[in-house]
Amino acid sequence: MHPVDDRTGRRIVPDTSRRADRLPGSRYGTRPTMKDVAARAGVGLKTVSRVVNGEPGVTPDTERRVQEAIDALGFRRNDSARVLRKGRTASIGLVLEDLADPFYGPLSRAVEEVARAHGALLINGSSAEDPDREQELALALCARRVDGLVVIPAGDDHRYLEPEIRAGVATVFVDRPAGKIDADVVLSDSYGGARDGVAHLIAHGHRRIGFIGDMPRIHTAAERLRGYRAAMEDAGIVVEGAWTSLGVTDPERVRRAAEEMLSGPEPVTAIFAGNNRVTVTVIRVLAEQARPVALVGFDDIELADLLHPGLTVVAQDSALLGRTAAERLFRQLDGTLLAPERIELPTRLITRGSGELPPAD
Amino acid sequence: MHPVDDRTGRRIVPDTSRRADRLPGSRYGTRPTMKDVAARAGVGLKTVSRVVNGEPGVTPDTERRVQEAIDALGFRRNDSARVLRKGRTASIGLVLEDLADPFYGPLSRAVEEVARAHGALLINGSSAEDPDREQELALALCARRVDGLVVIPAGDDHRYLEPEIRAGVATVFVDRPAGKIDADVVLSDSYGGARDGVAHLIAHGHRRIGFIGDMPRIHTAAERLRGYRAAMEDAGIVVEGAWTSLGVTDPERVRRAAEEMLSGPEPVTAIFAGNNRVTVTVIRVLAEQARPVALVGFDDIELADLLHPGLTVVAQDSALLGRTAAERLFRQLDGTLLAPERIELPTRLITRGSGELPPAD
DNA sequence: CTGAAAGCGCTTACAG
DNA sequence: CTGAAAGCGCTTACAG
Repeated sequence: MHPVDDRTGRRIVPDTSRRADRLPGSRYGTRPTMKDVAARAGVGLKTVSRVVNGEPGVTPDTERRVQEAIDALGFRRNDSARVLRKGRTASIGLVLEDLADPFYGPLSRAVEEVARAHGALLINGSSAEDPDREQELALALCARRVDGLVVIPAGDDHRYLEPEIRAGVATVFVDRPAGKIDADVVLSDSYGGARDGVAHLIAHGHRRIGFIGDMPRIHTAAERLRGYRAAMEDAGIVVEGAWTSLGVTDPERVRRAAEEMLSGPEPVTAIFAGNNRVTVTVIRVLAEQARPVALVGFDDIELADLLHPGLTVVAQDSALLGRTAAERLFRQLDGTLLAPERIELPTRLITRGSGELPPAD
Repeated sequence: MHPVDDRTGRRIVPDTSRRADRLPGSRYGTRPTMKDVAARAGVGLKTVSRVVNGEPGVTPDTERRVQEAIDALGFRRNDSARVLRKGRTASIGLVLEDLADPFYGPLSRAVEEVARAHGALLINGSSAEDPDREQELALALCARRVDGLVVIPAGDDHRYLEPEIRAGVATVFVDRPAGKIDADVVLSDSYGGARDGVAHLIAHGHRRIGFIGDMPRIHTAAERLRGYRAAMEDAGIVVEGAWTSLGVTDPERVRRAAEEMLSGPEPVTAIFAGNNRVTVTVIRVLAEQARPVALVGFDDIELADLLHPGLTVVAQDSALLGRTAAERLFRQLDGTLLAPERIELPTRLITRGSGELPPAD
């Protein structure tokens, strides 16, 4: 048995071999370059370049000699240098809120697949919902000369990107619109989705319906609140102040908001949850309630069908959002796009039980 | 109201402004360089470099003139060129299986945070569990001259990375060990976790226990099966062939495997699910069964506590895996590490009900 | 305090 | 079919 670190519980298995054969010093200094390959093969630099890039005009014999030198030296073309000369980096950037959020995983993967189909790599970073960090990340990606940028905005002012866009960086915003600049944007229909979801609750007899959403400065949160208000107004219901709560989506805040709505002489009989994080906490709160409370959540959630009752949601397709945005980005890079557009993807109401509960009173 | 595309349901809102002010042609040709800034400010190239990089030895007046030129031209340093000269790219690569898998989201985010703390960007890509694609991706990242590579192996032969590692690319493997090369690896204790989970089922009276896992060539799947067998053997139970099933983790295959184990004259009374994807499908199958069947799953799952019964799991900390690996990577880059190590992180059994159900017979 | 020259590792445009 | 020269946009090493 190997020793276990008391503090971390890790088991450490030291390896007997050494790392001594790893070359020290500069990362590059130790790597063979085309020049080295050329010298060893006894040919010119350009001939090596031809072989490496599979260009025509090299005799089989020369090619063989070059290839042998490549293999012997363990040469791998430095794409960084290539990129500097060629102009395009064949990489795109994705700035999102948090890679650990299940909403962004499929989105990021979809962007990656489109990039891959176009031979590009994806660099991504999380803004953590911090506008300064979003800007810092986006500009760092521009400094690396990504060909394009997919941005899920944390901030509401993207004028800092204007010089980059003018310089040719393709840019598409997803999930939320760009602020104060004119750019392509791909959104889900937050307003319509929320309106449908709340109308569904109203159709099942509810009138005192609560809304818990993200911070009001976030576009989707504002739009979903607007959808909620529209549905209520359509039904002739006057929304009371105590029924709506917007703010950060950490469990403590959401729990407090939900518990407040559910207390007092006239508690809400249903809740509309503004996104997946809100929904998860509200489910926990409702599980503790004596009487059943109806719930519709924005965003679908894994295992939603296995809850009791099943969770009714307004689903958006995050992978489709990502794919649509990335395809649009590459069309910008192809030069086939002219005017910035706003593309809105429809949402889908999925009924599973929680949204069809009647009012408890 | 705007027109709606019949096929996709998208609402298209054409923008009235034009993209005509976007400069055409090469990505780089249009961007100002230090040379342009120097010309405009009437100084030498090196002075611009000093100002851009905040180096000392520039009079306030000169600095102001340079800064004005920078702002006027919208100059942003080309880090691609900088990197070529400096040697380090300040970027690391992460090759994982699927960014859309909830297990890898937190892992990737954790790697990103460590990279950020070291001033590095993260390029990541999904291998889709395809060894060829893993290799292609890893080598593409090396060609971009990432300083280091965190790899979640899809294949079992990583000798293709030997020249890169020799050339100085820091490399850490996570979740599964490297194949046929000697390298740092950070793992969860799959064997111990599975053994604990199965022992837990045995302690609750089960003897006919099924195991459904991923493809046997995947290290974690093999280790968890080994843990299952060890627990069974410890209890003196002879495992029947029909009780174990390894293969792809798509819902169809897992469903068939589960249903087979649960049919016949002597069905299993409990199932150990080899990972989160297996668990999700098994939960669905069990929900359809007439009699209760106990379940313990490897990997925790969101909302596991809200299922009926709550889901008992062997949890691993995917964020910690990522953080540990990334920290090790940067220690390699600091030059403070000598011998490759294998670090094993402990798992944790979380009991919530499903694993404590008694045998139905 | 300031800047001209050389070079990072490739590709481009050209000549032989 | 092959290769020498120039250049991508920076930094390094050096001189003034």
